[in-house]
Amino acid sequence: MSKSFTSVWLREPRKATSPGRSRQEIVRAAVELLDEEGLNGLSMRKLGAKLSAGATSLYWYVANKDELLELAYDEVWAAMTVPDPDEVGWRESATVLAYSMRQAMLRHPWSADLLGRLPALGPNAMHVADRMRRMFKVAGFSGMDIDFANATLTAYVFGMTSPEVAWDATMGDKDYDADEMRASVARAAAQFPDLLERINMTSYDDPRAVRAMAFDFGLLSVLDGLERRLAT
Amino acid sequence: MSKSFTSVWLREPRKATSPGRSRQEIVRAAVELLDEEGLNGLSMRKLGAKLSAGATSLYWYVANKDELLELAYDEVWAAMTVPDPDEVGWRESATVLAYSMRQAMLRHPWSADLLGRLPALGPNAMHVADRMRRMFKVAGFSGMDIDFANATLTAYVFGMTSPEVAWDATMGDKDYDADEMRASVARAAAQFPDLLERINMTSYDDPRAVRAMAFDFGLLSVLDGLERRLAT
DNA sequence: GAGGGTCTCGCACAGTGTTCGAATTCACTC
DNA sequence: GAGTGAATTCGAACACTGTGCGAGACCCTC
Repeated sequence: MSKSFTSVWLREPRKATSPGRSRQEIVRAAVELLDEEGLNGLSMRKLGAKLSAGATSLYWYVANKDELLELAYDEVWAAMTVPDPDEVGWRESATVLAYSMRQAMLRHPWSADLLGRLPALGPNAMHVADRMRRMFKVAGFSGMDIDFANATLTAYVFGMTSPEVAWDATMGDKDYDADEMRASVARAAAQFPDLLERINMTSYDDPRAVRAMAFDFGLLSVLDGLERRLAT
Repeated sequence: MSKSFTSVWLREPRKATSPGRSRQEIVRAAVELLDEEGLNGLSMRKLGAKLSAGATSLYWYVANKDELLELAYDEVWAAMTVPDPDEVGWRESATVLAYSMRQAMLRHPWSADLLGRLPALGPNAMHVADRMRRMFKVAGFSGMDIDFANATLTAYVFGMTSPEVAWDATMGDKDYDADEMRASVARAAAQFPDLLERINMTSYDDPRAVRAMAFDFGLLSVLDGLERRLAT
């Protein structure tokens, strides 16, 4: 006996007859709540309160919380743009995508935890995937390499931005003492002279700038590496 | 007023005087439970039961659940190996690291959700970071580029493996019908002919092999890209 | 009015992490 | 051995969580 794979997107949507509360509205409110209070800040009761409704009323529009997250998750993909590679070239197209993806994650920190945890089957995600495929086709990839290049670029952006988001989440609200921070980490790395050297070098005062530089460095590397694969 | 950054590793460990239950033992049991039942399967009460102890007894050894996760998390890093780049060359060293990192994540699926969410300040993580630094130094990087290269490689492996782990988690236990699966996804991608083409091409019967190929492709790209940075 | 869908929501259940304080056990000195 | 203070255990309780169930309310069509 085989269980079937389920996702909101694979089910028929409920008829949108309702004039009052709608699924759309619930999802929008959920995204707002997630942006304000993070992944753990979203509870059905809180969301209900925000919509002046009982918590369990939401279950009429949404099967369960996971499904709601799937819906909210797809909204994040809407903010990503893949310029037409025929006009600007595939490298430029990929670069813009990478930055907009990073931007979207930073703007919706909760999505970092969902990326790679939920299947991205929503219409917005599909749209991005479709355009990315075309992009790498234009670049010259064919067959499975199109998807491999696709996965590589996505993995890089996701893997680079995810810790960044986590850092902001744990450190962003409280302001910390840069020197004390450095000293703490240094103590933890006491046995590793190489590491210590870096810790005392890195500027803890403007981590944002450092991370931006790191992102550029890596993106350049990944794109160069992909280009190299084309040559073979 | 500035709040200080806290992590288990920055505090003095409790004196290990106890002959009976120890922190070590608790962490080991936690890892076991996590491996068996996943991140949501770990609760203080279950863990207590596994150790024939009351749930709240654990709070003597561990400040809270997050701290316990930090401790368990560091165990995963212990499984990663970075061969001496002076002996095998930096590319070989990096390749072995990448594979062992992927292996560790696949073996402890719950760690994928923690990577990039928790600061990696444990001794095992520090050890890996230290060796990676030396590796990229040997490769020829200097200054901040060492850390940038470091972050790039880690981001790639993490970003590539994380969705893989998620897939196994949601699909691994239930066996699904490959054709039905394909049909479902195809329906969701109905409006995107490019995507559809891929979906019907991809082998859904052996996703493991496909993913391994994708990983190799991307790793090669990243390493080539990093090598390219050295030339400039 | 009667029926029947669409929609709302209070209650209840089984869980969760964690605090508190009382009870117990252990190690050591007199 | 008795006594004392520290180390360690843990039951009860609190404030949460997601969600199933069933009773009721609304509204449209005969």
